[in-house]
Amino acid sequence: MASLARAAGVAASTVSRALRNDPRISPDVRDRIVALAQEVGYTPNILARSLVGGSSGLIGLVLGPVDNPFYAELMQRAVTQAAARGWRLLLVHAGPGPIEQATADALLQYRVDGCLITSAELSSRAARICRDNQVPLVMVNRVAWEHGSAVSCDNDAAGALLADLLIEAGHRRLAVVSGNPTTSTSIERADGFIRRVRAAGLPEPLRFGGVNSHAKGFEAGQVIAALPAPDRPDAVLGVSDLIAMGIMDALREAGIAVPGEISVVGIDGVAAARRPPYRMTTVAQPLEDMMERALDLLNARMNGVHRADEVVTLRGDLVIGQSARLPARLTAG
Amino acid sequence: MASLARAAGVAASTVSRALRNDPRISPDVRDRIVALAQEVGYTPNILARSLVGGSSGLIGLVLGPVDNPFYAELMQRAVTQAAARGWRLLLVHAGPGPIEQATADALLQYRVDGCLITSAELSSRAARICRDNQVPLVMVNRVAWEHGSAVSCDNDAAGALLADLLIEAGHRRLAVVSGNPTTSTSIERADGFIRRVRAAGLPEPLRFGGVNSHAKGFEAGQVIAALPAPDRPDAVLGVSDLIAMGIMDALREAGIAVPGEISVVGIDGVAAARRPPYRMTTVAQPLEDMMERALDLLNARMNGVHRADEVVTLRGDLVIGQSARLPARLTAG
DNA sequence: CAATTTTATGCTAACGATTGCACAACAAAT
DNA sequence: ATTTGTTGTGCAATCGTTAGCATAAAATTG
Repeated sequence: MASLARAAGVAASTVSRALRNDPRISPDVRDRIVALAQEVGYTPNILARSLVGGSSGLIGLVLGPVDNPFYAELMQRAVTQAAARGWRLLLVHAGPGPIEQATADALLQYRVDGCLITSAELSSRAARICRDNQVPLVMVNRVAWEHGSAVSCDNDAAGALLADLLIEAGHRRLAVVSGNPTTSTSIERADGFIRRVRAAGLPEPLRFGGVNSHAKGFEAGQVIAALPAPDRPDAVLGVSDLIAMGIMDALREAGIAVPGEISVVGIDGVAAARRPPYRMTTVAQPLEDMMERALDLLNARMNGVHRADEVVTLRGDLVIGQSARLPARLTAG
Repeated sequence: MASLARAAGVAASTVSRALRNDPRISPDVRDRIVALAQEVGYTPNILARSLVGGSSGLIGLVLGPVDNPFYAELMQRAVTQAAARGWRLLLVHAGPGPIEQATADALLQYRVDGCLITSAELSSRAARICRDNQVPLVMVNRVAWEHGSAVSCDNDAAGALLADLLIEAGHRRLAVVSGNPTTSTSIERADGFIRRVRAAGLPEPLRFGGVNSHAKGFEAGQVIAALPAPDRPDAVLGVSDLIAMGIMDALREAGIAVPGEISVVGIDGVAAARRPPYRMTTVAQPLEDMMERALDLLNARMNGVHRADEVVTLRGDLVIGQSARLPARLTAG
């Protein structure tokens, strides 16, 4: 910048102001400087700017296990929407397992303006660091930890809705395959489902699960398929589309028709589950809106003013596929 | 840091040296400072350090469309391996389509030490920016552009290997479903395949494709299924696992047995293709090694010394699944 | 014990931007 | 003609850290 100023015959401060459209710089000088900057390919050093300005323009991103396409889709939204707001993402973690200390420290070292945790697992280390250092924190797709705001889908309602629809369509022996029993997402979805089943006076649903993976869903599907036909459930909820896909794969491999003999439904609305051969009936998370709200929450807390933690819950959208027998009133439309 | 120095009764430079284990600081002073820093929760500001040191510790990451699980898997490796080297990732793009100018500019503004482009599409804008500003650039899974090094799988050999195996197993009417015709990855894989088919004196393979997506593979599969049985190919290569999955889904939906009536093979080795119901026979890209080499290449160019651009090609690993009829010598073992 | 080397620390100037304040130039008002 | 107001620039301090050089204290040597 110094050399640019020398070349333009002005002071460095004038260059700085000209490039940021400070109204106090006369138009002709500004134009000359902008043209010159363009010519020599000058780009301001954001690191230096952050030093004086206080804000780095960086948002820390902690991603869940990306073998679940849901997180990949979430990431894509995060990148796009953050960019639209002029923020950049510092990708500090992606995958299963806890975040390493050295990695979490990077959040502080790079002075991120905020942090986005999109993982159903408890990434307590990153959350703790944010809390201890007043870094605004928003969690997506999970309830808030001790500190931080959260945006998630109404998981309980999603589970309940699917139960209601399956029951209305005449299913009587229901089952649910859960994910990780320590994640709120999995628990709430299963709870909502089971609550409605009980409310309908139907027998207690069969329960499987333990991990949010295709393999675990597949395993559960195999167990279900191996049951004698009269004991077999006639509808199964996989608490995530990934699990539901596994269930469906196992059932079909065992020669059981879906939805002919057993209905399968999932929750998340990932692209992979919507296409053939699954065409999953599922409750889609409103990803676009969720990310929008998440960034709004961050933004409101980024300029230093303290705000109470906030929890936003959005309703999911029912996606009618062909993996479950549904009430006629729905499939007709 | 200034307040820390005051609290410890030393100069700021001493604190700086103590925290970075400068041998010139006496052990007792160092221990006292480290303990104090720990206590007050002090974390050095990397932005400021970069300002004087010249290196930001950031690597720009440009990701391809993450609806292809291959890119998600690649990203996971990038995060893990970069962290192991003490680098952080600045995620500037993820998805299809070109990278925006403002986004690409961020690479310069944040003074990334290097850039990783993992997209088969030509992200010419990011590449151009890197070239114009001497930012080390490594492309993964595609050939080098005008500027930059590259790491990729031996795509031609992968296509050729699969062709040879299918032919050896007795297939006679082959087909190939390509991806984006502008990506080297797709072209090379198809070329290697076709070359071997011709060399074997077999009829010219049927060709489909145009986009690297499940939908396009599905579409091709439907067309193939609709052919009168005698004209139908008996083996199909999807140039990516994603495409191959689409093909398989369409064939099975049409009631055609895979691999009973038609063998299907893919290339990439993504997790989704290896599990049921696909159990794809494919050539897996050695992701771990590819990323390792990519970061090596970046590292060698990051300390300022100029090095000639380099292209590294790694051989893929044959994964024997159950989606294709293979020579007995392989399936027996 | 003086002279010399070693060791540990402090001082200060960078790094590349931003910003409050001072100031020069010029126009308008008294 | 002096004062007041406006407008556009420059100066210098600042952000948090590192690194070269100077220096004081301690340890070694003759």
